[in-house]
Amino acid sequence: MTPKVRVRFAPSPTGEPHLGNLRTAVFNWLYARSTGGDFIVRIEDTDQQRLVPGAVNTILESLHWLGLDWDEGPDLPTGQFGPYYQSQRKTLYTVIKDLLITQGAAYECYCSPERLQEMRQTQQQAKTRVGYDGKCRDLSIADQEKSAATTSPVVRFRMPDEGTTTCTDYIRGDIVFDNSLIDDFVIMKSDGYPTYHFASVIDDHAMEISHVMRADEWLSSLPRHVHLYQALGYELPTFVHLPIILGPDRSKLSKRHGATSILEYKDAGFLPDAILNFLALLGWSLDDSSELFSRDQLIDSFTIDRVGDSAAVFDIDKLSWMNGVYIRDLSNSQLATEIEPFLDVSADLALATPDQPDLVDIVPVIKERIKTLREADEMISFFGDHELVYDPSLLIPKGLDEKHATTILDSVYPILEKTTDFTTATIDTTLRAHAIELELKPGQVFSVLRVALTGRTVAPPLFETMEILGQAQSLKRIRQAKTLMENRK
RNA sequence: GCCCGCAUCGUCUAGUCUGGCCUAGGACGCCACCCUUUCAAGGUGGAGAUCAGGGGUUCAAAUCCCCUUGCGGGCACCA
Repeated sequence: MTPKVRVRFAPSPTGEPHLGNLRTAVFNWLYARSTGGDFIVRIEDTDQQRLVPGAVNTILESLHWLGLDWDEGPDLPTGQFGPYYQSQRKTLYTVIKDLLITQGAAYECYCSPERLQEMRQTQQQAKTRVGYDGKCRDLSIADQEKSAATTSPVVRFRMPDEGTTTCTDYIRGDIVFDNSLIDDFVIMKSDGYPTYHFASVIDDHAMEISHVMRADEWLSSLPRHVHLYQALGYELPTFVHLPIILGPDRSKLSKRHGATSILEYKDAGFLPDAILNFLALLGWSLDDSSELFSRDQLIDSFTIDRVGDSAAVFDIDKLSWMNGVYIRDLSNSQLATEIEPFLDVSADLALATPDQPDLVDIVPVIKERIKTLREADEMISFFGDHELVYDPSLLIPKGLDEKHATTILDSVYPILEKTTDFTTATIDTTLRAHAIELELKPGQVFSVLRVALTGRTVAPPLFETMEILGQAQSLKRIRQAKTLMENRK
């Protein structure tokens, strides 16, 4: 019987998780959900210096927003595998560290940071291997006691000096590392906290993680981990090193590339389902043509076998397109609900008076015109019951003059006033007929009215807009347009 | 500098493991046309990749092997 799939997302609370971090979470989550396994969130807070207050909440909030749920994690009842903060598991690490020291697999090192720095510098200049030189490897008990009186040591893992280590990665296959090139790395810092290498190996084993899926940048420390597993007598999990996500300049995604925190994308008006879909496609594909996947389809079709092996550049244009697809896929009421938090310029719309248009009625005319929720606000601001501010010269379309514009506004007014059935279809036929009477192209008449009704030359369809605005408001705006024309100059 | 990884249209990718169906497919973006009251959306078509370069192996290579180059990552008492 194959052991249950248990995967984990193990961020360190040092800031807001970015797209790359979340993509790792997505793959882990997808794998857990598609195999009926467990998805675990573990907080790697062993670096006391870099802790950022509130980061854990931001991480959890990001996961939650993306719709990734976890079976075990810092905010859930601990159970047999907890706690899920590494800072709360210090005793475990300490006990195991002592064990390794007793076995001779690890040793205390009293070298000062200054000495280490110097050592590295010298090595760099001499162009030799850079790494710990093993000074404290075989200190006598007497020497240790002497040093212990003045400094608290770190603990280093004793790496073999020769031979090779063959590591197996699910995606890349076997990779051979030369042991002599890997130094005795620190597993316990002088403040009593473990390093990543040590804590993650212990926890992955203790939490019965079956697949360690993490970013590519960990690949080079894999041999250290393998040796740790061996020294500890642990069975190796399956390692899956995921290709990383690059910025447009092909360097590792970072703040320099603008928005990186997933929550910034939320604020920019992206839908979580769109982001999830997009993130899944960064490094994974099903076949040569599928790219729109619902959450369930993603879960159904995800396999590690189809994860790619090269880094991917994050393309905001494609994300925007995909977000547009998801927006158009929403029902009117769903879209209205999604848009509402983004309305501020046209706050007067939200506080609509009874005869003001309802957001749900407006939504269909902007649905296929927005790529993000945030764009909606600007696009619908003219629906509010306020006087439109615009340059009256916009009322004069290309090829026509001021007289035409005035004629159009003057003649259309009584016609619309008389219209009893103020709906899109009726307005359409009425105005078309009127254009013929005026011996003008319908488009010319419409563009004058478009500006009068919306204050802009680019807007949602005219007749729908008029119907939503209502007869009274539409007439009022034509009157305002006439006034503006008169006061021109 | 050393080590590891990666390498198909500008970008995401299919195809690589199991050579021939690939005169390399799809998508985003771009261009044109159609639809059309503007803008979108939609439809149709197009430009865009000598499969990083060079050597092999083979009847046949994007696919297998070697080298080179480029890019990325690592070489912390950071994760």
